[in-house]
Parts: sequence; C-alpha cells; structure tokens
Amino acid sequence: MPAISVKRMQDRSAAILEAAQRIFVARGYQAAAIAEIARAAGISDGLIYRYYESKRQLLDAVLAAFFERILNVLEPALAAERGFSAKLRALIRTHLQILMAEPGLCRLFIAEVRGAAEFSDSEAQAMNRRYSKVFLDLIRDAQRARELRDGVEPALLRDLVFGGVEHLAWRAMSARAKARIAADADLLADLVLRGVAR
Amino acid sequence: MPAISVKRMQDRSAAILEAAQRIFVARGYQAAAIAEIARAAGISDGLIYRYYESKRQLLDAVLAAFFERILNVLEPALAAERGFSAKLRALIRTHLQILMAEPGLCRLFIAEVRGAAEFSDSEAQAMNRRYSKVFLDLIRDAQRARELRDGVEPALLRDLVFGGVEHLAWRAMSARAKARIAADADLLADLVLRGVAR
Amino acid sequence: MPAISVKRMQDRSAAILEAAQRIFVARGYQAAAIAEIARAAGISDGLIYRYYESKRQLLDAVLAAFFERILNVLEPALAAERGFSAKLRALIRTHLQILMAEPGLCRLFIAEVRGAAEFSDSEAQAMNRRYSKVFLDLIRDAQRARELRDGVEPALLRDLVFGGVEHLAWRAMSARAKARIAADADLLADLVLRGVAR
Amino acid sequence: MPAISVKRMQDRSAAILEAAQRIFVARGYQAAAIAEIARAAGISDGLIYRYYESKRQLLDAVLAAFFERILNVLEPALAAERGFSAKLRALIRTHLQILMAEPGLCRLFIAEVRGAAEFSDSEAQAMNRRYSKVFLDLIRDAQRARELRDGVEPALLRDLVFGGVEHLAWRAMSARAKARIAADADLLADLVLRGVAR
DNA sequence: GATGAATGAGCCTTCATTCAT
DNA sequence: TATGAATGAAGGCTCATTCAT
Repeated sequence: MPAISVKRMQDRSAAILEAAQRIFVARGYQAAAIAEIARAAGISDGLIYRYYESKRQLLDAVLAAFFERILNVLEPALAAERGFSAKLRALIRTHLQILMAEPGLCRLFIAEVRGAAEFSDSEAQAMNRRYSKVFLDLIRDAQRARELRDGVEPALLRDLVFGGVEHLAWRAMSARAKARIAADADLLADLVLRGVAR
Repeated sequence: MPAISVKRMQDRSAAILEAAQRIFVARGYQAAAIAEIARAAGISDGLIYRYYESKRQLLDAVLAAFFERILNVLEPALAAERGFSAKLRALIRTHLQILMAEPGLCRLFIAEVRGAAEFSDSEAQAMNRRYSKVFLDLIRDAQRARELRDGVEPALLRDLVFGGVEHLAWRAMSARAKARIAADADLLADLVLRGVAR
Repeated sequence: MPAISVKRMQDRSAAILEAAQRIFVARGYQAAAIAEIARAAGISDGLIYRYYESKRQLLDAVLAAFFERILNVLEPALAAERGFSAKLRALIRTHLQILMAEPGLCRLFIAEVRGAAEFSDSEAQAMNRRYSKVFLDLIRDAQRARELRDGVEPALLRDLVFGGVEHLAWRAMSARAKARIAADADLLADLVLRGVAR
Repeated sequence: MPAISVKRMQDRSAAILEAAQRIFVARGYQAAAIAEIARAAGISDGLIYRYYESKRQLLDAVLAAFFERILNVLEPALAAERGFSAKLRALIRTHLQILMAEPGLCRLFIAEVRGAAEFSDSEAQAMNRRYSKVFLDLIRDAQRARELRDGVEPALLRDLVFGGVEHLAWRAMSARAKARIAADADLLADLVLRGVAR
C-alpha cells in the first residue's frame, strides 16, 4: 500500500526533471541551486533526493532524457529513408531541428558533460555514444554498399557532420531567421555528399 | 611616477595570466580558486584585484590571450599560401594543431564562454568573432575569384570546417595516435575541397 | 478489541528495540537514522512513532532494557554468594563480563546518556541508579556486619570499583587477550578487598 | 608584512578555542554549531576555518589544550613529592581537582573521544596517553623501589585509580558538597595504598 | 603598493517527524 | 493499522571580494 500512487510518483519525477531542465538551462549546472529547482517543481528541497540521488545525477537524468527524445525522432526518420544520400539528408535535418528546438540543452550537454571525466560512465554519455553510433553505422553501411569513395574515414566524416551541424546551430540560434534552417541543412548535406561521392 | 614601474606591472599581469590559465585549465572555472591562482602567481589574493576586476574578467583575459596567440600563428600561415585550396589546408592544419596543443584552453572556452549570455560582450567573444572572420574572408575571396561552385554559403562552410575540426580534436585528444592527425587534417581538407569544387 | 493483538504489538516493540540497539551501537546515536532502524525492524518509518515517542525515547528504551538484562544477571549472582568478599568478587566478575559482552551498549550509555542533562529523568538513568544501589547495599550490609574497616565511604568504594572495572573493560575490549580478564577481575577484587579489610 | 599582528592572530586563535570549549561543553559536540561558536568568539563563521581545519579538529584542539593544562599542573605536583604514597595522594588530589574544575571538558572527552576510532590519531588521544603514562611511570618506579607488593599489574592499578576518581568526580559534580572533595581524595588514596601495600 | 585576515552569503545534503492515503 | 511520501530546518564548509594594516 504505497502512500501515494505510482502515477503520482511518476508525475513528480517528471515534474522535477522538467524543472531541473529549465533551471539548469537558464543558469548552467553550477549556478543552478537545488532549492530553485525544488521551488520550480513545486516541492520541497528534500524531496528531490527521493527521486534523484544527487544534483549531478539529476543533471545526468535531464541529459539522458534529452537523448532519449532525440533518438526517438532520429531512428524512425532514418529508417524511413532509403540510400545513403537520403539518409544523410534526413540525419542532418533532424539533428539540426533538434539542436534548434532545444538549444539550451545542447549547450548544457556541451558545457557540462562532453569531455568531463567525471561523467564518463554516466547515462548521458552512454546515450551520446549510442547517438553517435547511429551515424557511424549509416556510413559503414554506405561503404559496404560502395556508395562512398574510398579512403573516407567514418569517424572523420561523423565529426565533420556533427561538428558542422553544431556550429551551424549555434549561429542559427542567436541570429538567423529560422526559415533558412531547412535550406542550410540541405546545403550542408550537399557539401558533404559531394565530398564523399565516388 | 607610479609606485612600481610599468615594466613590473606588465610582468605581474602576465604572471597572473599564466597562473590563471594553468589553474583554470586544470580545475575548470568554478573549481579554480582565486587563492590558488594567487599562490601560483607568487602574489597575494588581493593583488589580483589590482590587475583584474573579477574572477570572470580574469577568465576573459586568459581566453583573449589564447585567441591572440592563435591569430598570431594563423594569419601568417594563411598569408604564406596561395589559392583557396592551399589556404584551406593550411587553415585546417593550423587550427587542428592549436586545438591539439592547448586542449585545456579549448575545453575552457567551450565550457565556460561559448553561448554564455554573460560573456556576449566579452573580449574573448570579440576575438572569437575576429578569428572566425579570418575564415569567412578566405571563403569570400575564393568566391570572388570564382574558385568555389555557386550556392556555397560562407558561414555554412565555416561552420562545417570549424565544427569538424573541433570534433576531430576532441577525439584525437583522448584516443587517437597523434601521428594520424596530419593525415586526418588532409582528409578533412579533401572532403571539404571536393564538396566546394566547381 | 485492538486492531492488532497485544502479542503482536509486543513482538513489534521488541523487534524495534532490537533493531534500534543494533543500529545505535553500530553507528552511534546521532548517526543512526530512524529509517535504518525501521528497515532493520522490517517496518515503516512512521510505525516506530506508534511505539516510541521520539528517537531519544527509543534510545532510552534500549538502554533501560540493557540495564534490565544486567540486573537480571547480577542480582541472582550476588544472592548466590555469602560474605562481602565473595559477593564483591562476584560483582566485579559479573560487571566485567557484562561490559565485555556488550561493549557497544556500554559505550552508547557512556557517550550519550551519562551526564547528559536531558537524560536526567529518563528511565535509563533510573535503572542506572538502581544498578548502582545494588552495590551500595552490598557495602552497607558489609558495614553493618562489621566486615569492613571503619571510615570507608560506601559511595567512594562504589566509584572506585565501578570506575576501575570500566577502565579495565575499555582496555580489555581493544587490546588485551580475553583470557586474562578473569585474572584481572580477581586482581582488582584483591586490591579492593585489601583496601577495605579490617 | 602580515595584515594583522602575530599577537592578534594568537588572541583570535585563543578566543576561538575558548568559545568552542564553552559551546562544546554546553551542547555536546554534535549539537554545537560552528555558527554559534563563531558568534561566541565574536567573529564570522568562515574565519574559524583559517585557524582550524574542521569542526572535528577544533574539538581536538580544545581537548588537547585541556590536557596541556592538566599536565602543567600534574607534573610539578608530582615532582614536588617524595615516595609512592605521597605521590599517589598528590596525583589523586590533583586529578580530582581538575575533574571538578572542568567537569564539562571531562564529559566532552569521555563522550566524544574515548573509544572513538576516528580519534585514535588525534592530538587529544596522544596527550591522553602521555597523561596516562605519568601514572604508569609512577607505579613502575614504586615497583622498582619495592614499595608495592608483588603481583600488582600497573595498568590495572591505573585503571582502578583513574576510573575511581572519574566516578567520584561524576557524583561530586552533581550532588556533593565541594568541601568534601579533599577528604574523599584522601579516602580513595588510603583505599588504594592499603590495597597495594607490602 | 602589497598583504592576507576577515567577511558572509550560499549551497548541497540529511533526517526526525508528520500525515494523507 | 500501516505506509512512506513529504516536509523544512539545520549545518559544515568554501570562496570571491574587501579593506585594515
């Protein structure tokens, strides 16, 4: 006989996650106070620790949920396309859309997790690797199908695309008209496809 | 007549900057203590505040100095080459070398400054824009000389290259044999050059 | 008709007491968490408060139960002996055995209760006084029977013996071969008996 | 050129120590708040940590200072006497006076340090051993001078005396007329001397 | 100019106790 | 009756910044 329903607990967990995401994004990890997250979630400070072990794990959960959302969009999007060219365009477009839709979370991930040793065994890092693997697999499949010219290093291509998209998103977020995003995504895809074409 | 000579003040300022860079890189901005920087610089805590207004401005100065050094290498390197192709290869190689040579400062910049609202009017951001402009100008010159195919957006290409190099550097710093860097740099240049070739 | 049987309540009360003793001894009073005691007792946190008013009272109950057990051993042991000398030896031996058998509880009592103002009207203190009285009565009986030299203050003798035994036990618990305990107990008794002999 | 004089720092250190002693004695270690100690010392919370590394080390310093004071009284007192009998009386009397003069500190030591594993390498423990050694040496000297009967274990005798004095002090602190202390001390000495006399 | 003592706000986390379910 | 979610106060400690010396 739980004191509150499972549903209620899930709601709470989600409310905390949502509040944490908002505050982390607004202030950065270090500057975000647990007390402020609790207030934003409409609960007491202490209750957060029934749902998440520590501030750091709360951040991890926020980012893991972010990747979850990404993969839930990206994987079907890729599955729906045929051929390297179409799949690459879909990947770049989706990637860019995600970055544009949640720029704060991207920034959070980059600033707090990427390259942070203490996060190397976190769930967020694991999902990041899984995310990255989606693209690597795409390239390798294309290589097996002899769709790419020889001598293209998969990891290098991945870095090129992901890095390019990321930079593009940075700029886009602050300055550019959102309308041009789709066009830019295709331009980027064009550049890459020409680069690797046989 | 100042109480201490101008020369002495410059030396001190440099010593503080050097110490701050070391500690910021080693610990990250938040975890770096002013007291530790002061100790590393061989002066007292309070004296730092005669040379830099706050911890945040000290970080800004460290990163601005970093960009200064980069530009001092990059600009001559580009000037020494002729033609878009050669200049692009030089730029990528130089950029990659810098990132590999000072990975800690790159990480610091990415984690603490890029996208941080509070830094948007900082000197480091200004130099970042100046740095970025070097490449934009290169592309525009190539376009004027009709070395690139039509429809290539300069900013997009810049993002592609900078983003790709950055990702490449991340991976390289942690895992890969340093020997392969030069080869990767050229592979990256190849990919891009094929992408934009007429 | 109570909602649960009296028997069940007594079992529960005992289970809580046993669990509390274990945790208090293992962690000390402050570091022992009600939640851990509840878990050890196989019940929920809240239920403890139906049996004991507060954490402090739970400690009191644990220590009172300890004294109860001691008296249940000590009183028959003394009753079985005749003459001050034999009774004193029995008392010292029993006292020492108890301290050695449950050093954790002794430490708990000394650290948390003895001399604590807030505990002066606790049950544990009351039983401590009753425990102490056993010895005082023994001395007074011996004085009435003219078994002791004149001028021996009963309370002083009690302090001497109890204090000596306690110190002895401290040392014994940590360092000394358990085999020597009985011998030490007799040596102590000898010293005291010579001290008070006519 | 220190910002404040050495004298001032020593005064501060002493003021903190004095305040800490007062608060620790009044509340016990756990319940004593650093903030309250700081307030009692007339300084800010943070400054305490310039003089003492942690709350625990502050306690250690309080107790070490206590033992320092004790030894400064005890050692001359013993040196002034000749013969085991006189020295023993002096030791008991001094010990008792100290306990009576600073009962709170005795309680603090017993409750928080004695038997606490985490304190086994503390300065307070070291001074406690040194304190204990004073008595052990006294007994051994007496044994070499054949002033004691055979078969008296020095450590046992020490425990008897120290334990007895401690218990005596407990009682005395709460209940008894202070006037009787000296008499009790001599009674205790008599008991012990008779116990060990040849 | 130079020092470093002093400040004091701020933060994560724990946990006894309560009470809705 | 029993649960355990929820509270919220408390506390040790850090550290950027200031200012008396």
